Amino acid sequence: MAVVIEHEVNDLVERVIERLRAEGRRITTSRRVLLQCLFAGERHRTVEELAADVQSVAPDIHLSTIYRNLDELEHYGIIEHVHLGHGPATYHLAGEDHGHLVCSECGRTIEVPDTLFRALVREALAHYDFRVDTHHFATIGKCGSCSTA
Amino acid sequence: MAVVIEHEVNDLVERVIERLRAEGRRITTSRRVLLQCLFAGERHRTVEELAADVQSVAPDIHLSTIYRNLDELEHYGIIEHVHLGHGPATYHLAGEDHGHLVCSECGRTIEVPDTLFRALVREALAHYDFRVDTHHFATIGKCGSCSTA
DNA sequence: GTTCTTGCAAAAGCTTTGCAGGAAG
DNA sequence: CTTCCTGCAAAGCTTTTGCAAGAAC
Repeated sequence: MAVVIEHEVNDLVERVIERLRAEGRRITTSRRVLLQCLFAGERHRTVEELAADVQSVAPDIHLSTIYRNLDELEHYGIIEHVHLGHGPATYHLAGEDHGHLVCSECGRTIEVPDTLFRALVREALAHYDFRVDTHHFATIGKCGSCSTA
Repeated sequence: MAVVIEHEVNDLVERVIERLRAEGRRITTSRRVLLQCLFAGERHRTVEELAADVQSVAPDIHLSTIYRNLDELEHYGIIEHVHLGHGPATYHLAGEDHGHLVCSECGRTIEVPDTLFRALVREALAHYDFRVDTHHFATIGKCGSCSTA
């Protein structure tokens, strides 16, 4: 994950830039850098972590700008955020079909395929007319090492 | 739910009081009132809502005291809290075997029996050695009225 | 030039904490 | 009388917002 060929990242960034331009948004340094960080780094990061990445490239980009840019990207469906119970939200690229198991003891996050939630999704729709969002919700519990302890 | 015979509430409160006493905790007005509110009112309430209930009986009980007492009750497994994504946490009595579907649009919470999560719980354990906590986690999505709109 | 973005500072919302006085046991 | 609890005030942490200066188009 951490190692992605650089021009590949740039391609992905350019694609989003085009999209934003088409929507009438302006292309600024802070947006470009944020996108590069999103495509290049770890999959799930808090705003604080993203800010560290962004500011290692462009130290003057303010935290509030990052929040605003993240909101914008989320508005256009490019990224999503998840609340993992406590602590800050984590952001990740949209369209990845996985959910999150989060250990309430140690905070470890396990990525799992959407198929794990298939029965839940089906039954929630059938019985409660409720469309479960497997991207936005985290499933809390205890991981193996924490539940034996 | 809102209507519970008064002496029944008192019985439940006394049972918890005994437990706390046995643990060496002191029985104070604020703890007694909080317990009465927890057993008598709506099932899921934010701290703010609980504080309103508590303070309608004893206006001098401070918010920080309520937070501390809630922590204590949670520590002894008497109550639990859930994070419903945004906004404040909600507290409810422990041991109720239901989960929560929360609409990300309108905030409506649907209580559902644990059986809805049976397959998820089974598969998470089998494949990821992960014990899902169906009490503590809320399932985000869209309710019927919000997804047709 | 006009409009959108940004940096800064301040505040908002929820929750936690230090401390000294007061209550429970 | 000793230890635990409480009220108060303040701060902590994450996130949002108002505003004037600056950048994109």
